[in-house]
Amino acid sequence: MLTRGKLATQTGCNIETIRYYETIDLLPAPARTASGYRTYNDEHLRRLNFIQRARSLGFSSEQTRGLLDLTEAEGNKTRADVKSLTEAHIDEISQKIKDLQKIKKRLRQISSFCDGSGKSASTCPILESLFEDN
Amino acid sequence: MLTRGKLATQTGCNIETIRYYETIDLLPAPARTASGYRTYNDEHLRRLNFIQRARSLGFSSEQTRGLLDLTEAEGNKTRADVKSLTEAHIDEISQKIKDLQKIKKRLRQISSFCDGSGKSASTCPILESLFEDN
DNA sequence: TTTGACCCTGTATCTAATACAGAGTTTAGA
DNA sequence: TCTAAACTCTGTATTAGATACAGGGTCAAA
Repeated sequence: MLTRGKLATQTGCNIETIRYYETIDLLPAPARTASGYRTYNDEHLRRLNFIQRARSLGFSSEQTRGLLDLTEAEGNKTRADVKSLTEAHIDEISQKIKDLQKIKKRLRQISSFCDGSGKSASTCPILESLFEDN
Repeated sequence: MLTRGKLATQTGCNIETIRYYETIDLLPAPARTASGYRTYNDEHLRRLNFIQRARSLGFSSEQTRGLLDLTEAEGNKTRADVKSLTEAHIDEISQKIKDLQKIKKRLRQISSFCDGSGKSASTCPILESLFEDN
């Protein structure tokens, strides 16, 4: 049983953003106290954590909703539907991982080059490589 | 020597977004023809590709600018500065990769469970695991 | 029992991107 | 060469996703 403020604190989510997620139906409307205060439960907490993770990884609200919906296919989706949806997401995620690894590799090259002391960074030819494709 | 339309086609970027990136100084203003048409070069192409990749991976415009600036430290940053900046980015990227791998692992579980034929997805208990933390 | 910290709603603002309108330019074909 | 389609220009409007703020009610602890 969490207030909106506590949910915000525990997730690191902006308090207003929680209300926003409710208006776009990404986070289900919680129960209310007699005086109208929202009362969140652990399910909200878990769901909000997931939403934040997904959003920070570049998934749109709609894509995030798609991922969440996989957990809530209420008998109106067959396993085959879920499977193909899931595999599409897996492909997308694999590509994101590859891209991040590419960027990370380049940053590692920069970092190790910069171990050499002195001089300005502009003399570092490896920086240029950040843009290449492989 | 690319027109804005060709740059858009080659990168898959929306043509208006290219102009937008110019206004927020994420993409440098290109040369112009006598009649005012923008003429982009290969450097713009590479840079825009990088921007798109970074944005799709959840980096904000400012963070993307930070990554790009690593390549353009014009003597006003020391190697040590670049190194610490770079390593901060590496940490952040490593965390993103971990998060994606977590989600991917769960999706793989869902997918393999759904190989079992028939029934509705709501009978799939593994779906629930998507929210856990490890 | 009051006062500071919290919550409510509605609305405004901000960033990132995209769309559109009205006008000029380029280019390929009749 | 002329013209019509396709493109570009600028300025502005709209959208999505969030975040901020104002004006008022509620809660808790001193």
